[in-house]
Amino acid sequence: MSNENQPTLLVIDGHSLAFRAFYALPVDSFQTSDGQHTNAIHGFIAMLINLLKAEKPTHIAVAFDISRYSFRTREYPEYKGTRGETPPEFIGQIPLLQEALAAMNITTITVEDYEADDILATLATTGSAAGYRVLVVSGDRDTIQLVNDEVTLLYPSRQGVSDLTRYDPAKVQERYGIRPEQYPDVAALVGETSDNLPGVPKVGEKTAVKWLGIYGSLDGILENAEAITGKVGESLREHKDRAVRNRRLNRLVTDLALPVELSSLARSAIDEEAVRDIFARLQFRTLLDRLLKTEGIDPSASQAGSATPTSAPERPEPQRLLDEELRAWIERNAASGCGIALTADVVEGRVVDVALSTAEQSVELAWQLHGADYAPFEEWLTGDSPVVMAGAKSLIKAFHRSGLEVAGPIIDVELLGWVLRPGSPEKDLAGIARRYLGEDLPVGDPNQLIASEGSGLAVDAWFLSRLAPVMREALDEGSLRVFDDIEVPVLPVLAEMELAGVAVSHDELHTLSTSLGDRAADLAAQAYAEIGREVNLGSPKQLQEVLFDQLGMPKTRANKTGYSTDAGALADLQAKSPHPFLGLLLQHRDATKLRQIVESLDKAIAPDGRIHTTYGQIGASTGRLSSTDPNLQNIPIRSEEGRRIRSAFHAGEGMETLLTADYSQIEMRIMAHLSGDPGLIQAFKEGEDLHRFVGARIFGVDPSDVTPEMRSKVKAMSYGLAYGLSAFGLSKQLRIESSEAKKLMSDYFERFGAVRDYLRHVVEQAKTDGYTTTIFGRRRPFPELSSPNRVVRENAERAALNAPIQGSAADIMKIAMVRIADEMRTSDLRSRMLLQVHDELVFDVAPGETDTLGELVTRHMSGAAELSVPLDVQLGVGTDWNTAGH
DNA sequence: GCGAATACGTA
DNA sequence: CGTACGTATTCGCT
Repeated sequence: MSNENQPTLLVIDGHSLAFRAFYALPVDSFQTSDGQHTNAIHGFIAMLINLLKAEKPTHIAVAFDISRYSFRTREYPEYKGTRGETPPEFIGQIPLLQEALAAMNITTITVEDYEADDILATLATTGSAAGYRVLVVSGDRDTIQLVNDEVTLLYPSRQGVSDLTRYDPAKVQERYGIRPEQYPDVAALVGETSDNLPGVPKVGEKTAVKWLGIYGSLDGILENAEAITGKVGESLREHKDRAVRNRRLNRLVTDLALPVELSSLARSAIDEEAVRDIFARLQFRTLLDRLLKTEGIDPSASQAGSATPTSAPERPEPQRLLDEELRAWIERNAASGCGIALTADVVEGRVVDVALSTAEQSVELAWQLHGADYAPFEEWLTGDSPVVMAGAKSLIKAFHRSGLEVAGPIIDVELLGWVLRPGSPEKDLAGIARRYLGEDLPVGDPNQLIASEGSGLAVDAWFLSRLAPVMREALDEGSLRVFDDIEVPVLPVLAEMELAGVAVSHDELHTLSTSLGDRAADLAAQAYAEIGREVNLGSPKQLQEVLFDQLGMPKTRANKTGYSTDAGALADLQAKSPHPFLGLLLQHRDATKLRQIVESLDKAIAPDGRIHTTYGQIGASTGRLSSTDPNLQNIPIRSEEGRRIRSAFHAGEGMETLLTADYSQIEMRIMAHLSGDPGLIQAFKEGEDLHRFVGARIFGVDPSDVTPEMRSKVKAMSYGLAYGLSAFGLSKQLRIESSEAKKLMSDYFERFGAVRDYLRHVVEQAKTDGYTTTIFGRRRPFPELSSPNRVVRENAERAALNAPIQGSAADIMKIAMVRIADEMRTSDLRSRMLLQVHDELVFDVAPGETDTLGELVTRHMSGAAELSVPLDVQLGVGTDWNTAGH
């Protein structure tokens, strides 16, 4: 009998349980956004958490097979020979599971030449001998032989892995009618199809158990084989060698030399940071919460205050300094390390409280604008000393509203974190501190009104000042250049653009919204009439009922919830099975989508009559900006109605006009430069229509004989190339035969072979390095390139192929923006840079500045990089964005 | 109230 | 089986 104090050893067959989980959970429901399947991992971890809660083991180990070969396959090559190929969706889940287990500080054990079951057997034997209560979790029936008074087997049921049946000796007796140690004898006689071990023909479980009841053991049965009558007895005598062989193979090894001591299997606290990391990669939210709860960690706290390692330096007590003391402190520290770190509370757009810190000392300021006591702070802030911040852009804007321009070099640790690891989910100070200092940011109790000891502005500032040097040190040469010469300088430019905003006419939007709303209602009514009932046209689910059940249309591309009803699928349907409803639905979608955009823009107009977007400098892993609240980088342009939305964006009060400037075909030009393809470079140098030029080469005709159809095919392919487009994708997009698409691509590469070589090279290099690099040295890591999961890996390959191209274009645009902003300032222009849409800039032009600004902008945009092809810039002028954008 | 899934706008 | 984003909607879940 076990007692309260008896330690419990939990040993799990990792491979067998993961495999059970794989078949118990639907593959399609458990995938990360980049296509990694996770159902086996999910099922396994869920089961593990249940066991941790229910059994409270003091010691744990998970055993894995190293390969499907072991001493048993050497002895009997057909052993497990009937097992089919491992499903591709399962491959790759085991290493990730092992990573997750490592993060949970759970020991995994493998032994060369042996199976996981042997490890289980050894642990069960030595464990029970050492006084442990042992729980064996396995989906392999051979482990039944391990059961005794101290060892219980938990065996997964048919339903799933979290439903485990407990086999103690009594349960084994009840289920099989034998003692556990007799099980291998039964199995040897009956055989095991899944292991490719045929048994004695005609002997089933019933017979085997009956014989054991009579003769006690397999040996006993074989000794008395002559005494067994009938056909079964004959069969036994003929095939007794099979039973002997099976018995030899199914005997588990109980005295393996294991690489670990039992005592080292003692349960220890999970590595919270590592667990959050791997669970984030696996996109396990609920499991993370469940695990943290079982571990006694509050999942809602993004960090655990108590986990701060003792090696962390002691937090300085913040000082309250004023006037000359403050001046002295600032002067003493301004040049130390990376500079003084600054944190501030912003309330309603204004800065209210401020803290400063170095790695040694913190200062709190009850700052009031232009208060004499704080003049030294304001002088420092607006001077040219470096300022360390986190999320600097919003602080710069807040200070600006108080009339203070933060001028010095800005070292933003969030920006640093992004340059170091673009795409990393940890973007805020807490995540960064965990990664780069290995410390948890102390967190205040949200229910407490007064900030608790050790949390707040001063502590954050102290973390910042320690992070900045560590993170800068971590930058390679290229990334350092990108940070210092591109990202830091562009930051204040973005702040200015956000503050400036763009003027938008509420009246125009309102009119547009009304007419789009009317049209949507009209189209909806017509659509309802076509199908004789009212459905929610915005519900893909209800549309599926209408299209495929009611109207009996052919099935489209499958998705998770049924069949696709997106624009492409509906267009296919219209071709195959024309119906007025389809056209009406598409038009309705169009109208409601546009109206929704118009509505959200209208709501975003500030009291100053302008829309102030927020640019995400650390949003995109390629180096591009993003735009939110609202997104001004996806304002429609392709349709006539869409252009009417652009018309509502107009020159501001006191301004003369809007000016747009965009790079033409910048990504293609970068591809020409990076690949060094002579044909493509010549195309750009000659300066004529690119797609016409390329089309002439591919189709072997004169440029003047390139038809519009040829041109559009070439255009689609040229653009697609930089995204890793396949012949299949090209044929789908152009709705041409895949043989034609193939021909098109091979003709292209025939003429522009260096492009293909370059694209291949980029991926190869990325596989070697683990990251891609832009012209200016910006890096993007690609760990997925070595994934065994084909879908994951190929997705990464396309992204890697695109990253240097998209990223270099982003670098070039940012450099141009910095230089333009600089010269606009030094030339005292009153015009303003307002918007950036990846390859386009939009300006408010002050009266009389059109020509000057146009020249300045063109010069800096085309001069932002020295490529082997010219950077062509197109200007447009007009009172609204539609007319200004050619 | 939250998230996943779907759909769609831009470069 | 084409990269990079952000947003709105519906629907099923807690």
